[in-house]
Amino acid sequence: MRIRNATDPDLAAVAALIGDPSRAAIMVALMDGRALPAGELARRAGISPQTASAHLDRLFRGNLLAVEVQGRHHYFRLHDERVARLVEAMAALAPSPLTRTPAQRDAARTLRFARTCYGHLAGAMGVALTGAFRARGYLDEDDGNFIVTAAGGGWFNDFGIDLDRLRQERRPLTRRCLDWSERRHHLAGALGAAVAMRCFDLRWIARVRESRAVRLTDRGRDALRRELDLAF
Amino acid sequence: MRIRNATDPDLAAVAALIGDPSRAAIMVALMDGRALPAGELARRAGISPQTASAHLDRLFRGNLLAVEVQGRHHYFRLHDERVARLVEAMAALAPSPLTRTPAQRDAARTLRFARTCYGHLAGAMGVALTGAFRARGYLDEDDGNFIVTAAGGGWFNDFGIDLDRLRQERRPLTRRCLDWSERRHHLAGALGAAVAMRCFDLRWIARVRESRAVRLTDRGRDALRRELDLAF
DNA sequence: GAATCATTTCGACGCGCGCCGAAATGATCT
DNA sequence: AGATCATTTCGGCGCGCGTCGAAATGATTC
Repeated sequence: MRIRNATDPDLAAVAALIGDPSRAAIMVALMDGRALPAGELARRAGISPQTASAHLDRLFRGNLLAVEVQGRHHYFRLHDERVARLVEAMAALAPSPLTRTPAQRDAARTLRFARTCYGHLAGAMGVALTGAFRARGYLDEDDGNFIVTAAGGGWFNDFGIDLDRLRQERRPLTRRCLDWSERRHHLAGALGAAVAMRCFDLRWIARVRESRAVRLTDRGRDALRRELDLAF
Repeated sequence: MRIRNATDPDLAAVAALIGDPSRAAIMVALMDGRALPAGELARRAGISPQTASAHLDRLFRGNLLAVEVQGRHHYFRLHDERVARLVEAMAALAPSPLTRTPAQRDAARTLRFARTCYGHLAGAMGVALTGAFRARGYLDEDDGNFIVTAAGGGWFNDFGIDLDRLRQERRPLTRRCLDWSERRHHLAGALGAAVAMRCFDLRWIARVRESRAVRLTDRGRDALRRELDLAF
């Protein structure tokens, strides 16, 4: 029989979860903090939706993934930052030719600070921006979603966003999005995407090539301090 | 077929290695940085020596373990600090009731600083002590082992160690021991154990209860600075 | 309400691998 | 040299699990 102290953590259970190639592919796909629907993860892992469903269920039960259900879609993301650290520690050891160059460390840091998540802004900057909207009463939170207040309507219109047009889009005006790197909800949906687009147009932010990372420009830094009292 | 970027590290291979209960037990047994012989690891994992041998070979080939052969014994240890970090990241996530309390973090730090490894001193302090002996010419290194110099003989005798008696023991007078927390060899063997024992007798160091960790006393701190120019 | 789509459940197949007994190798001790 | 011990190699057994097809469930769209 195996000798086990009560304090011995059950490493094998955690490791075995990631130890399957399909599940590992899923974890890698989620490494950047996005939440992806089950079907997309199946496609990325190269397995059928049924198989992916079983894997996702096991990863969820093992507390490696969190799930957010939106209608018929199930969005999965890394459960928390400890999981992200674990995946990174594995990547640091994995026999990949290109692991862990200094450039990649930089890339990870940049990605954590700000990135696009579908159309909207995520990372520290996305969370801070959303926080500022809430603090200034432009957004309210109700029933787990964001609501644009009257004051918010005025500000967003002044900012150059046509709210009425956004309301006619198929997707919801606002949506909450969550990622592990900040562990807080930030603004998504049509408005989230519109804010990001406007920030790009105003040259407050710029895309980092070959990446979903976003760089805050000098102009953007000044503007955010001036307009929203946000210091970066 | 599975979609894989060239940059996708092969997490599954690494994770699968730790994902087996027996191999996980081996990794846990080595978490404190010791090097243990294959048979001992088999016993701890609760498996036969043949089975352990196969597991150890796979862990070695996967660069998770390093091996040092001494006669008929094969001493295995964690390959490097990245592996240690990985094991710790897993332990932080494993569904063990007692993982990662602040007290345990302290314990790990203490263990890293100084501990007994069989009879001798390991950890940062063990390495520093050995370094001081080498720097002052008390020990020489030849053919991968330590040799007590003439000057060393004088100093160790003054220190209260009967070298002639030690030479009559069955185990070698000196032996090199290696651990991941410092990645450098330190003095083991009969002399290593005698030095540790003498330090205990002189109350330079004291055992931490319920642990192999060792605490440097105030008296020890003063003495090491005075006798060996070592500052901690 | 019917059609479509995302996801899950069920069932069955097949293979990989963890396991040990037996035996070989190589080192140490008497 | 012979005995003992640590470890490895080989061979074969058995089961756990990753896989997918078929079908169910539930949400969305027309």
